[in-house]
Amino acid sequence: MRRRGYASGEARRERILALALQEFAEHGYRGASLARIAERAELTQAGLLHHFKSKELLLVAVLEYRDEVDARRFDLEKAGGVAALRALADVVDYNSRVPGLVQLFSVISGEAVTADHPGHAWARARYRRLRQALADALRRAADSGEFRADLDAEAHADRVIAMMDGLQTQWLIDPEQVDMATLFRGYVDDLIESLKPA
Amino acid sequence: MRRRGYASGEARRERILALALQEFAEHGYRGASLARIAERAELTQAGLLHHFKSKELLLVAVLEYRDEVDARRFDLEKAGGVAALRALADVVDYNSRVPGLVQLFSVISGEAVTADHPGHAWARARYRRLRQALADALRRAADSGEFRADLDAEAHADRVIAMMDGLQTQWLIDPEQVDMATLFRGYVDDLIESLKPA
DNA sequence: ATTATCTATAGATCTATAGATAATGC
DNA sequence: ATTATCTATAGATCTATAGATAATGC
Repeated sequence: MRRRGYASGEARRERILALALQEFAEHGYRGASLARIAERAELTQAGLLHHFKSKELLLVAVLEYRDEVDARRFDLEKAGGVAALRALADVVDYNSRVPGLVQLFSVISGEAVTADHPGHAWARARYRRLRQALADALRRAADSGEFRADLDAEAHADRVIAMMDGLQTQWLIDPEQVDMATLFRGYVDDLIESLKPA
Repeated sequence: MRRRGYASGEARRERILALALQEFAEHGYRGASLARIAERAELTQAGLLHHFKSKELLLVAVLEYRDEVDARRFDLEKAGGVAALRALADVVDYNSRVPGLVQLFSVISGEAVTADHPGHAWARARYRRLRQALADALRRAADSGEFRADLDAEAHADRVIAMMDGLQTQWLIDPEQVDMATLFRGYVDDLIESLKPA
């Protein structure tokens, strides 16, 4: 918790985060340029570094900022099994209308498989959090009798997330050919069927 | 088709491709450095550019080289539906023992979602080829009665590939937590069950 | 003659820091 | 006093090219 700074500075930082997000989404972390981000935000590159001490810290700030927004918009905590899976399908529907956002996560996750990438730790933590939240929802559904009691919650959680990510990549690379939202909903519907108690 | 050059040159080019593959896998295209690749191959950076005219052409050469090797090792052309899907699960098993190779494809595919990336066209073509080959195999299986006649071959092909890619990303980022091979085989086994004729 | 390799270098980045000046708000 | 912003610049890259020298193989 550091001191907040002046109001104008706070507004500027918010603006920088939104524009940096665009730059990182379009070029990845390594392809992004602080000079270009500064230009978008209409200040000098040194001015930009006054607000964020390094490129690495700026990326982390962008990722945390997005996670925060997403967390507000979406919550698996209390949802039942069917509701949680359907909610994910809704997220994918929504994502298919905001390619820029999807691209940020795809390109950063892709780059972050390399160990030296500053998003590596973030990506690992984010996937663990997602897997856990979804597995918990599925396990609750198994306990309540909504889903069969013997389901492998972790395995299904891993796969659902993998399906989301994999379809996103194909869709971003070839949007004409890949109907991400429909394909994912089809997967989720089949999964729900197969998880219902016998 | 250009002239081949001397034998020593041809050997050197082969060696450069293998070492460039490592560098691209470890740092991505944008994070890779021609100087470092040259160092690995024990020649100067100018010497490297004698064999490959630009960084972009080197990446493309690496990708084509890998596709060629993979194509030889793996062929869906004649396989039945169950056999094709099981063969994919075998590929994932194999991949779990060669993280470097998997990482090349993951990081390049991730970077290639951005339009200005030199791997963009390659990735699109590769996904189209994979989807087509797998969809064809599934359709043949439907025609032969091995699988139900009303299956959606394209949709299942897209999803199977998405599942492979998505699990790869999670596995590379967190190998301790994600058992890619087992998770994928579980998916494939369930899919085979669900596709059998009623 | 062609190919392989090197040295040297142009020219374009890029990130980060130092230090000055101006505005803000307690 | 703190914060915001700028100019200037250090220092480290990076890719690609020019041009020289040596080795190869028809």
